[in-house]
Amino acid sequence: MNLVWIKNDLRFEDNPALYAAVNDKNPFVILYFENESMPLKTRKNKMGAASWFLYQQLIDFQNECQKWGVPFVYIRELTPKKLTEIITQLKIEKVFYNESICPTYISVQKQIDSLLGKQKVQTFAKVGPNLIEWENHRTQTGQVFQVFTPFWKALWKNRHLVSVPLQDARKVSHRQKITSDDLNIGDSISESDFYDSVPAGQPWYSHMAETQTVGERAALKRLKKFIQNGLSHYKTARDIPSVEGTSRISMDLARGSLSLRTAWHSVLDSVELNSKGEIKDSNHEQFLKELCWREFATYVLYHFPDSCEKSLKLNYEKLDWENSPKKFKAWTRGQTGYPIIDAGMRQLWTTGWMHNRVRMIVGSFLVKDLNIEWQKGAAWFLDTLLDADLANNSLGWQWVAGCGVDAAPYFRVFNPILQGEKFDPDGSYVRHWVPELKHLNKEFIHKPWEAPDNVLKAAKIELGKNYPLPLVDHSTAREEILSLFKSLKK
DNA sequence: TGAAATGTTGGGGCG
DNA sequence: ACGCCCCAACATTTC
Repeated sequence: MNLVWIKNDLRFEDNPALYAAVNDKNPFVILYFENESMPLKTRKNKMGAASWFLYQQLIDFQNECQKWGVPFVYIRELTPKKLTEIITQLKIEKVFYNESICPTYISVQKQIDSLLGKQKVQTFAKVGPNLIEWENHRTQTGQVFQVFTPFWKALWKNRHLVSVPLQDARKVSHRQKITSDDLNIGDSISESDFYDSVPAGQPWYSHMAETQTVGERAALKRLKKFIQNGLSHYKTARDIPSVEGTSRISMDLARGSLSLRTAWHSVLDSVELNSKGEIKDSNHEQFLKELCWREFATYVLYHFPDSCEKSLKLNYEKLDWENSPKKFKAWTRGQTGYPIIDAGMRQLWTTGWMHNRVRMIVGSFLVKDLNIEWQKGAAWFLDTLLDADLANNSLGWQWVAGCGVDAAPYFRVFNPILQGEKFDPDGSYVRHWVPELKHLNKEFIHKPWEAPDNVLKAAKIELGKNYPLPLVDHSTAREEILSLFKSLKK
């Protein structure tokens, strides 16, 4: 018998390990396990919302396996002893898995490889979820890319190397001689393995449970819907948080219910080139670039595994951040007094997702206005985002803090009022997520403290009572952070 | 995938 | 008619 180790790749389409298993003569079981080394379980990277998503994925995947007639084994806490038992009991000959480059997974993979090696079990690490192979993806001088644009250009030039997604493994005919009933191993998937159940009242995930679809079928549906309806005006619509202008597949890609290659090829299929060989439709190009940003993020984390903890510009680590717990709490709760920030943070808490434009604004605000180190914001995002992804998250936060590869320069400070007025001009995003400000007109919706008393009164707003006064003054905070950075240059 | 400060220009009011 | 000033509007520099 063979075994397929599934981890962050709970899908049937474009799953190289599963595909290899169905094409092997032996029957196989699919194993999913957790233990203290797995990313979702490490205390360092608490991923609460993502764990909720994962639980739903597992239930869905288990059902699909049952329909398919392939045994799916879930192990709550995999120990070396337990693994040995499984290997012996099922007479496992070969193990297939998709290779992950996430630092935490790498360590688990090494453990598994060495354990299985001792058992004389052959392991087959299949190509991971990336678009291209990275060791040889280098600049002309042989360096690791540290700037996005040349990375993108080189990838685009080599796009013929991006393999076509493998078909749904269930469509490959194979003879399975066992079913789950024949096995007497594994645990039942329990909610409490993934998140704390809430005894009474509204649980934190209630909005997600009502509105968020999860699983491979849902992922493919989201992608298809975006390609049909959203792609043709992606380039401009993607920047307006009140508009459903983005694909929303980030969580499917991050959690592995959709492969990046599937998303890539679904766009590439309709791409046309002009006479110069450029992509005709800039919407197509923009979306492919965004997918490429994900590739870039994983590539950077692969080459700089420390970058999820430490600033790549090492002198940032010497900065003396204020790190005020009070300010941090106000930020997480969406109580900073800056409407666009509060709207974003509340959208994040409620839905497990935040519009990308707003992620940049709240990130800049945390680091540069509240004077809090990026790692604190990164940890909060990992814990609250359904699409929490170590590579993307680290890249994004280092970018906004100005200490990563291809980062925004330190002096680039987003103005939360101007950003609000530019990207949420009528204030409808703010009004949706900050209902206290529902009746405020668009002139003051991004700066309620400047509204005259009669306007505030008419809008039923009492600043400091039912909506906070600004936690900090932006222009003062800007001056302060710039002088802090200046001290660094000396 | 910025914003603020500073510099330049040109039209119009006005003595 | 002319020079002067003011100040948008735009451009450039700086953080």
